[in-house]
Amino acid sequence: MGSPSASDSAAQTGRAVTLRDVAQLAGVSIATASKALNGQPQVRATTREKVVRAAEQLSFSPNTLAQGLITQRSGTVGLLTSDLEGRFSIPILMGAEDAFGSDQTSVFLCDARGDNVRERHHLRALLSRRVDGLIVVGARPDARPSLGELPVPVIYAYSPSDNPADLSLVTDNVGGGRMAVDHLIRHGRRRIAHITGDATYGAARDRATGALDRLAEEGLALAGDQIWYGAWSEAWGRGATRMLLQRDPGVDAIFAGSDEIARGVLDVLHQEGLDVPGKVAVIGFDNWNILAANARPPLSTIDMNLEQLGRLAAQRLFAAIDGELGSGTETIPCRLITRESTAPLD
Amino acid sequence: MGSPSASDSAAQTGRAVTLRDVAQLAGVSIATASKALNGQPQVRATTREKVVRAAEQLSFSPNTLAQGLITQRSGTVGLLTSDLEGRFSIPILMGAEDAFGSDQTSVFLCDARGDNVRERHHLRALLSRRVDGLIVVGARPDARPSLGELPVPVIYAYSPSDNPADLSLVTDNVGGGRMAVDHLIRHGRRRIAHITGDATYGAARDRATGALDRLAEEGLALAGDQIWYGAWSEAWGRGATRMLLQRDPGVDAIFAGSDEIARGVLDVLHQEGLDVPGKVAVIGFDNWNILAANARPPLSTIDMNLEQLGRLAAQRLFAAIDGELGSGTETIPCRLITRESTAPLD
DNA sequence: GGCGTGGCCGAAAACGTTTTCAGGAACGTA
DNA sequence: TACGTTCCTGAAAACGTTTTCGGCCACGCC
Repeated sequence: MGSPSASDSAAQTGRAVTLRDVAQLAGVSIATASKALNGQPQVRATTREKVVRAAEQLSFSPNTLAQGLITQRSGTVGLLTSDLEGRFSIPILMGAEDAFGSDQTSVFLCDARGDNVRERHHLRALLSRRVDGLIVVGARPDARPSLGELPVPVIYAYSPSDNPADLSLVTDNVGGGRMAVDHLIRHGRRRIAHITGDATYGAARDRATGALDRLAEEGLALAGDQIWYGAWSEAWGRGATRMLLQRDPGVDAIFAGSDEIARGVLDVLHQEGLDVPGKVAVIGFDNWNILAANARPPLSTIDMNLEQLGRLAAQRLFAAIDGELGSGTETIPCRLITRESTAPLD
Repeated sequence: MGSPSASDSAAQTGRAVTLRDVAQLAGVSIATASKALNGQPQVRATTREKVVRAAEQLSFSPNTLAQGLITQRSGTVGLLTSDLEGRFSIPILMGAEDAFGSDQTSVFLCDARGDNVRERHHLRALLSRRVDGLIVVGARPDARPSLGELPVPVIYAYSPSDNPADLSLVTDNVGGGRMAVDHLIRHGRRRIAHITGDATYGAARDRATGALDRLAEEGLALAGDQIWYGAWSEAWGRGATRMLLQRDPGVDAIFAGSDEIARGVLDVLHQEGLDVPGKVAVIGFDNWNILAANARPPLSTIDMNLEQLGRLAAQRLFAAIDGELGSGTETIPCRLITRESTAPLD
């Protein structure tokens, strides 16, 4: 073993230990040390052993900045989100973080707070940090402005880009709506109503479209004779349900456009003494656990598989980083979560 | 203006534009270009102008990796969280991101999923990226193992470190409990009960302590003769309320240990036909908007100021990066949010 | 013994910056 | 004219790696 003075000098000065220290301790050149640690073949086994041991002894970890400088690859990606507080960004972000985490990629988190200039600002910073790619996570499933031509690949998640030349990953809201109604029909419900949120949201319209499609296939009319568009809130769920019951007291199932709305629906049904699911079945959307699982009774709902969407975005980005980036919009299917609010009608 | 061939060569090859290109276009040396852009005084005004113009024309942005390599400062910090899904990490994370965002610091997000080896793994990665500092965000307000001696400053947020030599920032749960009960007392309530979550959580015990302290000051006994420890769920809120009403039907206020529990409490009070707040006042904890603001009636609650905690953590980290790192535990006060569930008793 | 051949190793260039330091130009003064 | 001063500029080193390429050595073969 070489002179320990090398290791000591690094440790004593508080200076970070560098490849030079490792090489010195192992008694080889810097070049050889590098090759040994990177598994290059042109280094003798015993030499490699020496170097590895030295590196461990000094608990050496290579300076990624220097590596990135020379390899032209930083091993980082940017996650540009519009609203962190939004409950949709988080699962996507988790999925992405998860997919990267296994690899040697680190994630820069940037929240633009829905502000356009802040977004440009963050974008600039990320580019000057030489990220290898970018995932842009929107706040709602409507198209957002493209970032335009960039030196690195970009994936749009949840909110698609308005430029079809970009690659976007979105949830299948139409399919989700269809899935919810299909589930109700299979459980023997025939008089199905739909209470949902703000009609300016593509999500609301798409889910309604899916629901109506499935009803039409079955030759069923919408209970209550209309789609109840309103707000994404419990209060609207309560209000709409009262109106609905007045117009069509015989309704036997309600598809709510979100779990939040569904909670309001449940509340009024209880007040009116209508048993759920005995008399009326209720299904929500989002699978927002805190609301759905704790409801009385626990709420069946549609899960958008957001975490999977995030993971997929990460994978697509990986593929794009070396290779060509695809384009167009990829749609991720929803998943039915059955709980107690939708038992079969007997 | 110099020959435009420099700019073209960079643009055409797809190579990122570098300081060398800027210097060439401006007709100066790299050194001068650097000084001009960094506002160093020893460069003539007209020269600086030339360089700045060239940089704009090429839309130059300096390679942060190279800068970091030489200045020994990467301009990045790591945010090591234990559970992203946890509703407590997010606001803290937002606050921190916010505080950094203004400056030229970028944030690495790492979620350890509560897994210890994943945490070590992420830590290693962050250090090899030469982050300038670290914020560790816990999942619950009980002490967690210290990361030990590291080459960069570390701030523990929400979960304090078990090593008092580290600097930790936590919420004032005792104060929060006191604040809740104080509010009820000021509104004329005398028979106050406390339903809360898992007693193994320091948060539950601390809030109870604060509540009892304030009651004692007023010479009041706890309604229901006990603290109702249980689970952090709506179901427990419902169950405990039923038992409480049986034991002490005259209760005129309930302090719930979380908004989730409070929702369960409200539910049963409605069932029993007890008016809120006319007959019984209810106050929650967490100010989890989706639950509190949408409750019927909207729920008064205690806000832990988590976003501010995050911002503060970022500021403390900044201070620590150049200068000495403090130690001990700093406590951030809570904030009362009054809504309709706690009107004065008349 | 001369000569390829293959296996290992190290010197040096490169990545894109910042910073130090030497020196040139212009100018005023003796 | 010689000289000190004040400004400004650029050459070069440095940061910590990776990678290319030339060279050394031992070995086997004719």
